[in-house]
Amino acid sequence: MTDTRAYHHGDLRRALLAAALEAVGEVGPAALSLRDLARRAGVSHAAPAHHFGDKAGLLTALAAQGFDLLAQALTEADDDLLEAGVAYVDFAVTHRAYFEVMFRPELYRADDAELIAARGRAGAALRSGVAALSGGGAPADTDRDSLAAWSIAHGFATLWLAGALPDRVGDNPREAARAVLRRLST
Amino acid sequence: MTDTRAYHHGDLRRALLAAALEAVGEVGPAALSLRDLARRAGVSHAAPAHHFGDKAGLLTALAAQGFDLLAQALTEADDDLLEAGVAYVDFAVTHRAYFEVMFRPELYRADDAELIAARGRAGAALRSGVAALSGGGAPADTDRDSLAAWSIAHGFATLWLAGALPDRVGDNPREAARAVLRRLST
DNA sequence: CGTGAAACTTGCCAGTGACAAGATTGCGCG
DNA sequence: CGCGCAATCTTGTCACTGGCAAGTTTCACG
Repeated sequence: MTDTRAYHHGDLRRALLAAALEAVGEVGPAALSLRDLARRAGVSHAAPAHHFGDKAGLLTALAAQGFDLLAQALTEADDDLLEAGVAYVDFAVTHRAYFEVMFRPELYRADDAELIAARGRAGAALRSGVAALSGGGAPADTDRDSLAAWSIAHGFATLWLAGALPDRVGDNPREAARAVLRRLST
Repeated sequence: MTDTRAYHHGDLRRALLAAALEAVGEVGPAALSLRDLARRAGVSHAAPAHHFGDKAGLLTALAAQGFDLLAQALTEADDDLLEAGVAYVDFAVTHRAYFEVMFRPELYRADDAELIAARGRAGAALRSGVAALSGGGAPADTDRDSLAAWSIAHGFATLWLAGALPDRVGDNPREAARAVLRRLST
């Protein structure tokens, strides 16, 4: 598994990000320990600092990766707004660790160039789905509609992840999300 | 301000919660330091443990307080679903520290009895607003509608707090929320 | 081959949460 | 009135964390 050569790990940056993803899934993004990541990767406790500077740097890289994955997921369901919303919720549940980092900007460098670019790609994918549906409406309407669509999908995803939803919604996030999101497009 | 008598502070529990609220507003719920709270209250570093057990215990108390405040805010706008949604967003922005703790169950004891009761009161206030509006519809519709209303309000609030919304939404959360929430009740 | 930079290590410091044991205080009960 | 006991708070300690500094190993490139 860990093909660790002594010194010059070779792919430490990627290994640390993978370990971080795993650790975030286990203990949440706030309780992440750089020293734990170093142990998982089989390197010394100060090695992560060399690649990411500090904890915020590492989480910045993770968030940027996450936004790119989200953009990709949204693009694939681009033609259908409802399906894009379902894809959004599905992403949050399936890639929970990414999602939890992405929307906790106090944990990373929100002004990082790469992150901003990735976030922009995800936002564009979202907006293009709304624009396709609302057709030739005024831009202001598209703005408001995409905000509403984003809000309801994001809200449902967040509540789902927080375990705040009542039991009766079931255990299938895609299905439950579809029922709720449909309320918007009537 | 801090009317500290030596030993037997008299109101340490309340003082610590107030300090915690302030600290969470400054550094977020995850970076909260019990020792810092103790310093703010003018007591020793181990005093908080006596009242709350550990950090999770303190955040549990804070979350329970928050859910009660939210229930109160929602009840006051009970007759109008749109206004209840606006009140929800307004609560999140105005009582940001509470809100941020309430929906991070990994930081506190989600099985605490007092917390569950408070959360139940908030949920009931939310559902009663939806039921009042949807009139005599089937219960399943009310369920789905309240989920949708909760999702869109919660999503907008969360995105607002995360600073994820584009600049063009302006700086007035109530107004911006109203425009978005209206999309649901057409 | 050899030199300078990149990658990684070791060692350290201040800060944190949790626990244990002791000091102080006030309250109920005789 | 006073005495014992429990609640409250303190002091001391331990393992752990993030970040910094300085040293060591390896690689890339001339």
